Amino acid sequence: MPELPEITVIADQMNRTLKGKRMTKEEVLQPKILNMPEEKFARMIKGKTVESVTSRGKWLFVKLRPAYLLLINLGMGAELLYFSPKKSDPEKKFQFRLTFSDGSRVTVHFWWFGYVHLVAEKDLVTHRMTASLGMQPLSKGFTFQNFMKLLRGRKIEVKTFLLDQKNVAGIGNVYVQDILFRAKLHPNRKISTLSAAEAKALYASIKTILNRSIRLGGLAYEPNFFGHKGKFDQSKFLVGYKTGKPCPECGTLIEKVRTGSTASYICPKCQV
Amino acid sequence: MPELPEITVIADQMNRTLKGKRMTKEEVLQPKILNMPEEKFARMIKGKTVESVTSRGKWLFVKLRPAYLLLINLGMGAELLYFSPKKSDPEKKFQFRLTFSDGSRVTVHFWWFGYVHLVAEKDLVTHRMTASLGMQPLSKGFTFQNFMKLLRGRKIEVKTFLLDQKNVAGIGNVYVQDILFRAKLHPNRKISTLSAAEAKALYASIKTILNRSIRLGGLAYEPNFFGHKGKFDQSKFLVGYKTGKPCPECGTLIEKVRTGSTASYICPKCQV
DNA sequence: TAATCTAACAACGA
DNA sequence: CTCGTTGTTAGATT
Repeated sequence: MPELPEITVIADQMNRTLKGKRMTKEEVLQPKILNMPEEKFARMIKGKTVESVTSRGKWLFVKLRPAYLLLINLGMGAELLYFSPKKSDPEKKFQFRLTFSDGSRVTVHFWWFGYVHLVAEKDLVTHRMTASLGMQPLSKGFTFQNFMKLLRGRKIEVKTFLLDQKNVAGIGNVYVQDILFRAKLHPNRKISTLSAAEAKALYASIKTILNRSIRLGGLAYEPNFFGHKGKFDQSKFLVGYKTGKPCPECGTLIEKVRTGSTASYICPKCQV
Repeated sequence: MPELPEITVIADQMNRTLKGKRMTKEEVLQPKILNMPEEKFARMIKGKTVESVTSRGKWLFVKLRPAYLLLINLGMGAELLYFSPKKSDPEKKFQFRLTFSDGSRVTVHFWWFGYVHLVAEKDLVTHRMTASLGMQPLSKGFTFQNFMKLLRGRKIEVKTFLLDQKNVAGIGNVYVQDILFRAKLHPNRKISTLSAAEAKALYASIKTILNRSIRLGGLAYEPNFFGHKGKFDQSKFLVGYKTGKPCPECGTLIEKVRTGSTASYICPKCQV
C-alpha cells in the first residue's frame, strides 16, 4: 500500500531513469486497469517519449511527448519495478509491462488492482480521479491558513477526512495512524470540534510524518523502483501496527480498534 | 424554486441595475444563511462596490470591488427583489437586505432557506458549493463531445445525474421533466444504457428547454428582480406538472410517479 | 492488513 | 411536498 512517501520516492527514481526513453512495446494482462480498449492504448502509446515523471498524492504522472500523460495508481500494494537493458533476469509476475527502445523495461504487478490511464494533456482536467485530488501536503501551497480553510465547516471525522484524497492527497491507512497520534487526536474526532491548537498540531504532524518517511526512503516492506526497500520499519512507527506495545508518550498499551471500515491503532489515553 | 433560466434572467437584470453601486448597509434576519459571523460580514461588505453580476447554475455571482464576491443561492423559491431609490413602498418580508448609497435596496426573502456567502476573490476556489459546480449547459464549453466525456462510465440514473449540480449546473426538478420527455428518456434510465442517439437527444434537449425559458423570461410563478413574472406558464410545459393530461406526442395520459425521492411527470409510452 | 469509485440513503437546514 | 449539500454505508473491482 504505497502512500505519498513511497510514490514520491518512486516518481523521483523514474524521473531520473526514464527521461528521454522511447516506448516501443506494451503488454497488458489485465485490461481493466486501462481507461480505454487495449488496442487503442497500444496504438496511442507506441513511440512516445518520457519527458518527466512527477507525483500527486498516490498518483504517478508520467509526462509523455507528444502531449500525453500516463497516470498510474498502484492501488493496494502493487510493485512498480525497473529492469535495465543488461539485466536479462526474467521479470516477476506482472499485469502491465512497458519496453523501451534501449531494451529497458518497467513492470507493474498489482496485488489487487490499480489504474494505468492514458490521457491527452488537454483532457487532464476531465480525468476525474486525478482532477479531484486535494492539496499536496508537502507543497508550498499547503500553508496552515489553507489547511484551516479546508477544515472550515466540516463535520466529518478527522480520520475519514484525512483518508479522503479530495481533501489532502497521499495519506493512506498506514501513515494516518501516526499522524493522528502525534496530533493527539482520536480517529473519530469531528473536525468541527478541533481547537486552533489541535488543528495546528494536525497540520504539523502531517508534514513531519510524511517528510520523515521520504527521508528514510519509504516503508521497509515496499520495494522502490529499483526493488530496494525503504528504511521506515516497525521501529519507526509510533503507534501504527503496535497493538499491545506501550505508548511512546505515556506507556499505556496501544489498542487496535475498528473505526468505520478501517483499522486504527491508538493510544487510548493520549488520543482524544 | 428558481433554476438556471430564472437565475440567468435575474443576474442579467442585477448586472444592469446594480453595476457601480456602493453598499452602505446590510441587514441579516437569518444569520444561518451567511458563511461567517454577522458582525464580520457587516464589516467586510460595507463600502464595497458592485462590479458585475453573473450566474453559474443556480448561483448568483456578485463581483465586488475590491476583490470580493457575494455568492447567492436562492434555495427553494426565494424572492430576490429590487427597490429603486424613489420607491418608498415598504419592502415585503425579507431575511436579507442590502442598501446602496443612492437609497436603492435589494431584498431576499427565503421561503425555506438559502445562502448569502461573502468570499475573497482569491479564495473562490475553496468555496466548496460553487467550486464543485459542473458544466454550464448554455456555455461555449458545453459541446456534445464534452457532454459525452461526462457520461462515460457512469451507471447513475439519468434524472439523478441531471439534478446533481456537480455534473451540469442549473437543472432542478422543474425543467428536468421536459428535458427528459423531449429526449424520450425515462427518469430511471441508467446513463450507461444510453445510445449515442439518445445521448445526443438529451444534450440537445437540455439546451432547447433552458434556452426557451430564458427567452420567455423564466417561469410564470417566479418573480424576477423587478417583481415581474416570466411567460413560461403551464401551457408551455410538455409533461411537467400535467398529471392526467394527454401526452403532446401520443395522447397517452401523463403520470406522476415517484423516482427516488423526487416526483416525476412522464409519458409512460414515450419515455423509455 | 491495504485503495478508489459509485450510488443510495439519511440527516440537516429553519 | 419542495432543494441542495454533506456524510455514511454498501458494493464492486482482478
